[in-house]
Amino acid sequence: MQNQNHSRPTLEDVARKAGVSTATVSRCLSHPAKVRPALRQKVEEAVNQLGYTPHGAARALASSRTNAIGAVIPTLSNAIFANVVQTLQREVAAAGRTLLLAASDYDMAREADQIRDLVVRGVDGLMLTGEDRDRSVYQLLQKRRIRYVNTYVFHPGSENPSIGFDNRGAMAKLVAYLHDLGHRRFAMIAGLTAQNDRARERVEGTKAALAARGLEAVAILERAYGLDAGRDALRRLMRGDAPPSAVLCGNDVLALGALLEAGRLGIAVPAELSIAGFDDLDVAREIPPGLTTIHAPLEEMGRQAASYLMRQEAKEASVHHVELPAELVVRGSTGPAPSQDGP
Amino acid sequence: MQNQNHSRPTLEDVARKAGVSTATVSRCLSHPAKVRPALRQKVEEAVNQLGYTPHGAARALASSRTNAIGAVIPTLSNAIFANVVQTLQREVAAAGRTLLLAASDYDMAREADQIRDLVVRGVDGLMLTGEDRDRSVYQLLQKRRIRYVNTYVFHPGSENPSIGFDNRGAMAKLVAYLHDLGHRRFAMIAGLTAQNDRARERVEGTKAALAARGLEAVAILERAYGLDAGRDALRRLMRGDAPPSAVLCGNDVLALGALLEAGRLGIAVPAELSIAGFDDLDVAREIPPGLTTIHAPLEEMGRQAASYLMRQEAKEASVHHVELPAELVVRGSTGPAPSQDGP
DNA sequence: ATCCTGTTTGCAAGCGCTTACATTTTGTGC
DNA sequence: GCACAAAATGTAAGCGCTTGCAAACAGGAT
Repeated sequence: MQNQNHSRPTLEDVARKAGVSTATVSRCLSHPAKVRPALRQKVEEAVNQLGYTPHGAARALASSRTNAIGAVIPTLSNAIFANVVQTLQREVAAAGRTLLLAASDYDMAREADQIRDLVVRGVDGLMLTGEDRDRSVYQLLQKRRIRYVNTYVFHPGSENPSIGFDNRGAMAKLVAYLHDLGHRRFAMIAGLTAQNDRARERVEGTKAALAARGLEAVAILERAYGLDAGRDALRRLMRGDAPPSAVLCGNDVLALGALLEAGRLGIAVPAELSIAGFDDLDVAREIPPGLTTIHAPLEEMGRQAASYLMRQEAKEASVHHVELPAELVVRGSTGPAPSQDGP
Repeated sequence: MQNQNHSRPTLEDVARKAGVSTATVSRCLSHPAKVRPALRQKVEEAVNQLGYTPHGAARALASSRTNAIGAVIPTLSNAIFANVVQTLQREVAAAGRTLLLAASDYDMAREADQIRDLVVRGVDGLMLTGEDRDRSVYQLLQKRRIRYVNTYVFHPGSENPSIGFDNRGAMAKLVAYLHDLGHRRFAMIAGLTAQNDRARERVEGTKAALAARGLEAVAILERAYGLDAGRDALRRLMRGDAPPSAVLCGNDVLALGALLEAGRLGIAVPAELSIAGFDDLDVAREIPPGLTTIHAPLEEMGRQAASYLMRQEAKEASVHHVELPAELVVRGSTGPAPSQDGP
């Protein structure tokens, strides 16, 4: 007669055992300050004895808050997303919330499905990657009044909030730096731009910066993420009879591949060829001769995204576009252009 | 009068608009086959016109299933976890479920909290890392009848299901291989063993294998995850006047750091020093001279963990302990012991 | 004591959906 | 056409919790 049967105890069981109403138990659990210590203790005892745990769905239904934050990224296999998610999860957890994670594998249709799923699950906020997605997705988010933020991009003009860096501008810095070193023959090993506005912006930024100097890239190759892809691309670039003197890569992994392949081909870096990346992974600093790259402020982005979403949730006013600095980090993989390439 | 006010449409709104009962709408959404095409279409129209989306919490409460799978890992900043989570997420999503993710930062108390949180959220299954955790956590899981599985370990004797590899055995293979090459002076750069049974097993496996050959490690250093930690450890190891001829590392990142530092110190690998890792990250194959390591079958582990949890959910019988092979991959970073160290 | 104010507690109405079960409709064989 | 089984639909009772509101209580001030 004590325990109904074999199912999990409910709030009511606790209330009965503690000799109070369910309202009081609920308050003990959610707003302990509203309950006198004496009663609170009785309730806590009952909770422990019964091994009671709240029922999240019931709670969410009744209170219409889930305390969950969602994030949709392309993939965790790429460290730059894994690191941001790591930070986000930490921040979100510190605020007593849970992270719901989805990875779209760079597939926009899947991404849309995943966003819808997270909406159905009632996330209180949503971190998205990039800005490129179907209009209907944004409409849904707005209709459901779900706060969201685009990351890895900084689009101050957009109606969609963004926290990230200026991909175009960063590449422009890189071009300027290399141009000043005398480089004139540029090539790029870009990431796949198909469903990826960040990769696209990096290509565009490079093209624009070159054009502003009356130059055009010798070649722009697109490659999937991966060391061998970088190797392969570099091999192809250096094959012709007028190879580039500087190779800009869409990310550090491609750059690392290129660097390793240059080593294998016996091409001296940076004496014969300069190579630069984007992201500033740990390994960029460690690998000889050190990879010149753009530092992507990943931790800061994760932190800011988290705090933006929670601030929004608390209805605090806040800036909807945050630009994080993406600085040029010069290391050993870049240097003056070889003389025949100079001015 | 049409729309109640400004709040989101509910099942009832859809039912009214389509001129059917809420039960029918519910069935259209969850078991479309049980409803005649004619009606189904009317309902679908109403759904679209209203922009209706189901309410996950209500659904979960009424049906007592959440379609969510939880995972708790130490950190996403380590590729070996990121990759498994990536696979898990893919598999779980393919089965129409969502992944709830928590990272414990190698803190057991936090891990326990996160597991409890996921239990409250009603996950239908739970992927855990390693086996080491408080008894009360397992009790909770069992009491609540939540299927779970430990990964990265293979503990056939345990009452807790495990899908992973034999960390001890793998290190034994490595020791055997190097011993056969004539090495007698072994050192290890281990990961932090404090709250990490995998790291501990790797150390134990190494010690045991050495002991079986009448040897003892020259030194065993513990280091946090990171390239510089590996560098630092190697520097320390090589400082003495009887340095090791073989350095076993608890993971590839430490090994990579050690390898890079050896390069900087002008120590020839493998001629003067053999270095081996564990995990087989992409970069292990690419970095000259190639890192000898143990291949951790991460993808397979993610896949199997996912399918185990779903099979359990479907109450299908299944094996509760799966050993995945962790093979030795020999590359250029290991070779015969220098003569003064030989037999 | 008495009245008033401010707290603490209980009551009970949902939150939006699923699903037995009851009821109606449809289809079948004769 | 009719009786009957099978399929489709509707009815309504929850799922376990939160929370507005009312009732009960405590502590001063008078």
